[in-house]
Amino acid sequence: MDKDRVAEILTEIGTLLELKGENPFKTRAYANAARTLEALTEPLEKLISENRLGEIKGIGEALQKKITELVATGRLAYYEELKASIPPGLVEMLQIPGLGPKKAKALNDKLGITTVDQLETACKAGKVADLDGFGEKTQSKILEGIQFRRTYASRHLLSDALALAEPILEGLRGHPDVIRCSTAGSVRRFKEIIGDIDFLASSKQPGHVIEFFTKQPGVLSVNAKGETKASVVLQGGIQADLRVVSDREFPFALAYFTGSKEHNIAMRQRAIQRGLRLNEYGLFRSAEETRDPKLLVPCATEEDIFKQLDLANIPPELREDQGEFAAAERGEIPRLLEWTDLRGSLHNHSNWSDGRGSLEEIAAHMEGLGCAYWAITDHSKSSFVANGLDPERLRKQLKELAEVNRSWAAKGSDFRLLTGSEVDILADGKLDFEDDLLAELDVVVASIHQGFSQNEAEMTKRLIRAAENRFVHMLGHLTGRLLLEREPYKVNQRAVIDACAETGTWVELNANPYRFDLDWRLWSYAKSKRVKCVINCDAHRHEHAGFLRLGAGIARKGWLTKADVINTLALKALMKELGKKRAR
DNA sequence: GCCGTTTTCGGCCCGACTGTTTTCAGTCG
Repeated sequence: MDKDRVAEILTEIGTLLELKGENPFKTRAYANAARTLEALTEPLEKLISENRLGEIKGIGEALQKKITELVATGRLAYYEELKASIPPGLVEMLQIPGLGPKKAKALNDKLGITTVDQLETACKAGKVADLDGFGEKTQSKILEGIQFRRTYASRHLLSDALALAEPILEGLRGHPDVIRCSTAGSVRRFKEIIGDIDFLASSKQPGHVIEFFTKQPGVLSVNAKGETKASVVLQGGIQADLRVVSDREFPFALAYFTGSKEHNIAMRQRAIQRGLRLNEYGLFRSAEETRDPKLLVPCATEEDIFKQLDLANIPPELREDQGEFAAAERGEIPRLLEWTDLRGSLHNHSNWSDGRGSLEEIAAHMEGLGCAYWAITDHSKSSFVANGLDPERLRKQLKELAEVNRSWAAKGSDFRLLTGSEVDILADGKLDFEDDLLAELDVVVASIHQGFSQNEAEMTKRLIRAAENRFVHMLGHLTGRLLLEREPYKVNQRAVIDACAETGTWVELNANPYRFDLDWRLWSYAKSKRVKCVINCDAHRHEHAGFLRLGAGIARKGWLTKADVINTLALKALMKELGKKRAR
C-alpha cells in the first residue's frame, strides 16, 4: 500500500473519531500524520524497513504500529472496526454547511438518522427542530444545505474562480472608499481546486464597501451581510466572502485569511515561541489575549510580519506548511518563476487535428501576444477521434508550416512556429510514429490517450519506455487526470520522473485548468532530480494561450524558478536544448 | 495520539458567528 492511500485512511480515521466524539486533539493527530505522509519524498517502505518512521515529527508509537500494519498487510483491523461502527451516511452529512461532528452524532443518537435522505425527511417532518441544541433555524439551514449541494458542486476549478474573482477585485480596487484590497484564501494560494472565493479590503467606510460588493453583477444571492463581512453566492454556485478591515489591520488579516490553515498554525506557534501573539488583527507583544494598540508590533505589509518572526517573505503559493518555514528561516525561498518569463508553448494543436485555428491564424495570434515561438504538435494517427495525422499528412503540414515561417521572416519578424507532434504512447510503450519521422520534428511530446485501465506497473513501464526514446523531448500530461471529472491513471510518478532524469527527458506541466498535470506537489521531487519542466498550453484555440499564466502559477506552487522551466529560454537557446537528447 | 530548554502529564492556534441559550456549545475558516 502506498503512502497516499495510507494518508487517506488516516484522514478517514480522524473523521470517524470526530463522529465518535473523541478528543479533538487525537483526531487532529491523525490528520496531521496524514499530511506529513503526503509530503514525504521517500518511499514509506524504505522508512519502515530502516526503522525510521518514529523519527518523523507527529508520528509516535501508536501511529507507527498502525502505519506499519497498513503497509505490511494492506489492512488495519482498528480502521475496519471503526468504519463498521459508523454509518457512512454520517460522514457524508459533514459536507452540509452548519453540520459538524457533534450535531451529526446527535442526529444519529437521538433520531437514528444514518443517511442524508433520512435527514431531509426528518427536517421536513419538523423532528430536527425539537432536539436539544437544535431549533427552527438550524433545521431550515440543514434543508437549504442539502438542496444547495444537490444543485451545485462544492468544489470548483481555479480558472472558474479566477474568472469570477478578477472583475470583482477590479471593481473593489476602483471603489473610492477602498484603500487596499486583494483576493485571499485558496484562490490567492493558487490551489487547483477551490471551495469558495475570499476577498479582503481595507477601508474607513466598511459599510459602503460591503454594500457595493453585494450589488456586484453576477451575485445570485446574499447569504450574510454585516458590518464588516458579507457572503454571497456567485454564478455557478461559487460562494464568495468579503471582509473589510482597517488599513492598519490589513496585512495581518491578509496573512490570516490567505492561510493555509496549517501555515497559520505554524505562524502562531512561531509567534508564541517569541513571546508574541498573532491573530487576524495584529502581532502583539503579549502572551495574553489583547488588542491593545500599545502592544502592537507595527507591520505595514505581510513581509514585515514574516520579518518579525525571523522569516524571509513567503509567497502565497508556498503557504501550505510544506517546507516553506525551513526555507524561509535559512533565507532560501527561491525567486519563483513569473508568468512573463515564458516565451511560448511547446504543445499545441491546430485545425489539422482537433484544434481550431489554421497555422497562419495561430502564428498571427501568438506573435501578437508577444510570444517568441509556438510549437504545433497535432495528434498522431492513433488518436483518430482527434483527427490525428498520419505520416503523409504530417509531412504535408511541415511544408505548409515552413511556408508560414518564411512569410514571418520576410516581414522581418523573429517569431517562429516550431514543427512537432503529440505522439501517442501505445499500450506497449512504443510510439505511434517511427523514429525517422520524429527526427524531422522540432518538438516531440509523447502522451497517453488510450488504454487507461492498465495496472500501475504496466503504465509506469509504458511511460518509462517512451522516455527512453531519444527523439521524445517530453512526456505530456503524465497522469491523464481531469480535475473534478476523471481520476489520474495509476502510475508510479516518481519512477517515471527518475527515468526522465536518467534519459534527459523533460516533464510537461500541462496548463489546461482541468489538468495541471504534473501536479504541483511533485515538482520539488522532479527538481531534486534535475528534471526540467515545460509549461504547455495544450492549446486547441487562441484563448488557451492564457493558460500560460495559470501554468506559471502552478509552477510557482511547485517551487519552480525561471531556470527550472525550458520555455523561458529564447528561441536560439531553446533550439540548442531541443538538440541535446538526440545528440546523447 | 503526540510531545517535552520549566513537563512523562497536561497541554495541544485562535477568534467570529450562529443559534441556542440565559452563559455557551458547535461550527467555520
